[in-house]
Amino acid sequence: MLREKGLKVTKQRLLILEALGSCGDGHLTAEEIYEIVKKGYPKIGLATVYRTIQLLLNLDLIESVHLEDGYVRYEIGKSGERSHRHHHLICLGCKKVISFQNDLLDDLESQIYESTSFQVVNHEVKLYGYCRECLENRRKRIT
Amino acid sequence: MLREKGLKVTKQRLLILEALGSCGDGHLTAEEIYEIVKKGYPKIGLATVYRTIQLLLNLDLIESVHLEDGYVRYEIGKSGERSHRHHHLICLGCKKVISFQNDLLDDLESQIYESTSFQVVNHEVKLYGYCRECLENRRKRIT
DNA sequence: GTTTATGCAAATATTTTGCAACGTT
DNA sequence: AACGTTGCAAAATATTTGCATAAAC
Repeated sequence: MLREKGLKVTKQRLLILEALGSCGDGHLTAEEIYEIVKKGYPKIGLATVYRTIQLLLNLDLIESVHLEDGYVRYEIGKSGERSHRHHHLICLGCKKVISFQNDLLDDLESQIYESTSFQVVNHEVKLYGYCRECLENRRKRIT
Repeated sequence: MLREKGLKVTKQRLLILEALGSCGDGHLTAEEIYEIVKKGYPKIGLATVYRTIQLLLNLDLIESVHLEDGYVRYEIGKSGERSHRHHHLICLGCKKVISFQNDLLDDLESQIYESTSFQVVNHEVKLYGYCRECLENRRKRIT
């Protein structure tokens, strides 16, 4: 699949994709990917990780997630329609990130196009709050 | 208002707030604020801008906006409920940012709380696409 | 064998911090 | 006068780039 574009299939690229894939819902930073890949391939360089990330982003194989903690994170793209409806719940307590699917914005996007001629092609929705565990901990602390 | 918290009202702080306020819908980076303030107060340091931004963020007087172009931007907070429903349309063509208000997410947030016990306290919605002008330009280019 | 990719180190870019001097209260 | 704040320079962080070497095709 990469070969089609005249790109080479290298151990490094496979390992980076694998790291992102095997991490489930993990939203990894470049540094984290680097650490994971280094376990199985110690001579990899951080620059390769950054370059591969750019490559995979261009190929739409991965997507970036910005949790506004100073790091840019990446996840395997669920490409197409799906990804467009893939959002994040971010816990302000434990920093856990929960992904969810919802198409609520589809209506909004039609509305916007009709009223302003702005055509939405992608979006990012981040909901900040507290997960059940952190809510409970906060209640305990306050009472 | 700042004085209440035992903080000092300095020229620098006022000028930074003024820069953000007078810029209308402008979403300024730290560097841009620095350049603007420097016009009226040349000896200001960039570090002061960064420190003041942190201060104003903590006081909820301003909010950060992440347009994913590598810069963090800031805008005067419309604080409270309003701000919670304040979203951004980002044009991928001309990079223009259009703010809009919408409460469509209120329902979604109740749904989420009911189904997962995750309590949302804030959110950020960014819609990427093309504004009318850029849509027209793209059409011309393609045909 | 040619071309592309890698690793290293150095360069950029953004933001933070230590500290003496300064401004506000 | 006391204390918070500033400006500068240096440090810390995150990411990018140049280039010779190495790997993939």
